[in-house]
Amino acid sequence: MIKLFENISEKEMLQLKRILRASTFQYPKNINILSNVNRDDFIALIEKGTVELIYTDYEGNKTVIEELTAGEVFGTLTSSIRSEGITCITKEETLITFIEYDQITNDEIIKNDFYIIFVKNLIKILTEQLSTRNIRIELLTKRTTRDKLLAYFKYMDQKTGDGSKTFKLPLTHTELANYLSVDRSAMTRELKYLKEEGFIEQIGKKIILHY
Amino acid sequence: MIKLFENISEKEMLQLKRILRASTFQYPKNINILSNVNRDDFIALIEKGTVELIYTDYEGNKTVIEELTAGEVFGTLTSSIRSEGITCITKEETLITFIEYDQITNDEIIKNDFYIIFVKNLIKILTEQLSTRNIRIELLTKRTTRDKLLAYFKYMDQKTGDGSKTFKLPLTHTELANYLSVDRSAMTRELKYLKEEGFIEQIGKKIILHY
DNA sequence: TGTAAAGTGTTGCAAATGCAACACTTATTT
DNA sequence: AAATAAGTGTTGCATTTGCAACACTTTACA
Repeated sequence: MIKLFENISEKEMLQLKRILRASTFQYPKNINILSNVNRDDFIALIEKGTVELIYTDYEGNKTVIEELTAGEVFGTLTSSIRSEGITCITKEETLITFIEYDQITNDEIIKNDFYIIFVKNLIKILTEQLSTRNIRIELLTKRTTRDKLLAYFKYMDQKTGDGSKTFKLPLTHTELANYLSVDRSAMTRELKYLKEEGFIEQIGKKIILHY
Repeated sequence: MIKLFENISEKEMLQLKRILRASTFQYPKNINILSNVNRDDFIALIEKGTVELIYTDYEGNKTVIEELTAGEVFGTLTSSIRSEGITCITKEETLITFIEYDQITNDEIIKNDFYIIFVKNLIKILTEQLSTRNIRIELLTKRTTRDKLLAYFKYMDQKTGDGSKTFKLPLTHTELANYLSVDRSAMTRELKYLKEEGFIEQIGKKIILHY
């Protein structure tokens, strides 16, 4: 199910795609899908497979910015795909549909009965992305690793929670350290302190908060 | 001129506002405008005046997250207005129009001739905000104050620049330190080192890059 | 215009952090 | 099943950073 076409039937989706002049491509594993990207702004829908946005700095160090899977959407206006050092790599065989931004308001589409649902979906996707960005900024502006971790845990608890103060870490430590932009080993050290001081308990991937 | 109604005449704007069930309020200076905010998601248009989004932490320290002026737009889905510790204060006499998100796709509005322009404007606003968030995240993930400053300067040069490697700082040092989430005095120190090592020159608010 | 408020530059010091290196465990791949 | 890659926990050490305090300048405003 593709977020952008939620509540739109298969048949209507195909029609909308045609009107939007969408084009679909299939990529093997480990392909840089935007190597020959043109100038126009676009949205990319991942129909099947996985794509990673990777940042490579001037020394060659690589960081995974985002992992995107089937149903998800990305594009020039929602991610900094055009920035220097950013590449977009398929992790497996992947099917992607591209829609040019200008087509989103073309003359034909606005007459379509499902346009209003399509627009609603698009706006929802954009505002959801804004929300995830705002949350990350809130975490990144914390000055210490401890504050970042505590704020992240609190957020995870609220998000997944039934008020149980218990949740499962959805990221590896390496990924979490990247997400919070701290050194992995320093983060592990801080986690140890938090456990020793009784702020949290950790059983495997499960975290229990005591604050 | 309100971004959300760009390319829409005064007359049509009033009509759209009526269909969208928009309501306008006038606030004196230093008022917390969202003290009695309801549950529904909304967009707020600043018609006149200035509003600041302020974060107050558990110790009472305040940080200005965003300053918004006439023509700009904010809302529950684009800013973390609902988060704990966030307040929204008028800096002067301010006129604000509220539109509920659900109204953006109401039955009447989608028949309006100017709806398509309105939607285009809304999508443009959302993607612009996403872009500013992405840039800030890119800066905040730099590990050192030096890297944050160099990346910020590079960005400012690209943005305002004619390739002259010269631009005017649009923020006070205090504001820039908050934006980059570093200690102000430590930032001043780092700026001094950057000047001493010849990476930058600074004449008043003007910055000249040598890298 | 005079006073209060906000911003700036500087510095010593303690604390937090990144870095590097290593051994070890867990996944993934062939 | 063996081999390779990715992730984890730990530690010493150098560096960076935040913090606090202060004097001084600039801006805002009553």
